[in-house]
Amino acid sequence: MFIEIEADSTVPIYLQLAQQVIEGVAKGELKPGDSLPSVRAFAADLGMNMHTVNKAYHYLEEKEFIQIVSKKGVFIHERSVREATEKDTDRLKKELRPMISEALCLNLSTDELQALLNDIVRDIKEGTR
Amino acid sequence: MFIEIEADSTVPIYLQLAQQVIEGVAKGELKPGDSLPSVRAFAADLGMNMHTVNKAYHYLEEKEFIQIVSKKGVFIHERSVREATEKDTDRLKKELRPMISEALCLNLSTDELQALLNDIVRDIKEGTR
DNA sequence: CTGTTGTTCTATTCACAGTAGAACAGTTGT
DNA sequence: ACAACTGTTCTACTGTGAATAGAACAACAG
Repeated sequence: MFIEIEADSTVPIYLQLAQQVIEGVAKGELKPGDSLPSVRAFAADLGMNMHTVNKAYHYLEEKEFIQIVSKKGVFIHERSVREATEKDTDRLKKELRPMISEALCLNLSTDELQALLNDIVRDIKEGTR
Repeated sequence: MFIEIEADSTVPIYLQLAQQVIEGVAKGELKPGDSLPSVRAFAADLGMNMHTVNKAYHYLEEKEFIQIVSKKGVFIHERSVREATEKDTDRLKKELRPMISEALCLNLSTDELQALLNDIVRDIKEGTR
């Protein structure tokens, strides 16, 4: 699990961490049942505070990507990869909408948008950064 | 120009406002040269502070969607709809990546992703909310 | 018993969001 | 010339979230 944090990003570092764990799940690098480092170990490894890692973990738990077992450890959720509900897709649509609007202003055709999308999927699965 | 602000959203209201102006450009409702309300009039109309509208305007100006002419007014930028540069697409890719990761965890195929994308484009152009 | 686990508590610093009111310097219409 | 309006700038305040810090607790594993 390779994590890269951009300190100067507008995205909070706890969110960056969570997003990269999700990406690890998406590319199959992290499988259900796998354990994640303890909040203290991960924090020391990444050079950040214990509470920041804890915040990322609870964010991931709320999204059902991991399972936090008190006093034992943190594990990838059994249903980390699951079927999308209508609520899931609605939320995705809402979050994607502003970016798609911008893309349309940039004169991107639906074909070009789909190509862009395929590029991203490839980047994620191949681990390109 | 119909604007809807969600007060309880995690998205700052100045950003919500800016995003909906961009959407207006995307759907062709706002065309280059069109004028936008004054910061005071818009603020009164939306029930928010003048400075908040001003913040949204400057955000849009930085992104080259509008042009602020001091002491005169605010207008849709001549190049509000323009060709995407590589920098533009790279930024888009970076912003889309976390959401695509989540989509992959939800077992969405690339076909389903493209369908989702087409849905959003349709919603924007038809004005569905 | 020792070390590690996640949890909880208080505390502080910093930045951003949002509101508020006032004043300024140009522009526009009458 | 005057009044109304434009975006700009300034100070000021409140509230919230991000991030760090240190300490203590209870449960588990060796």
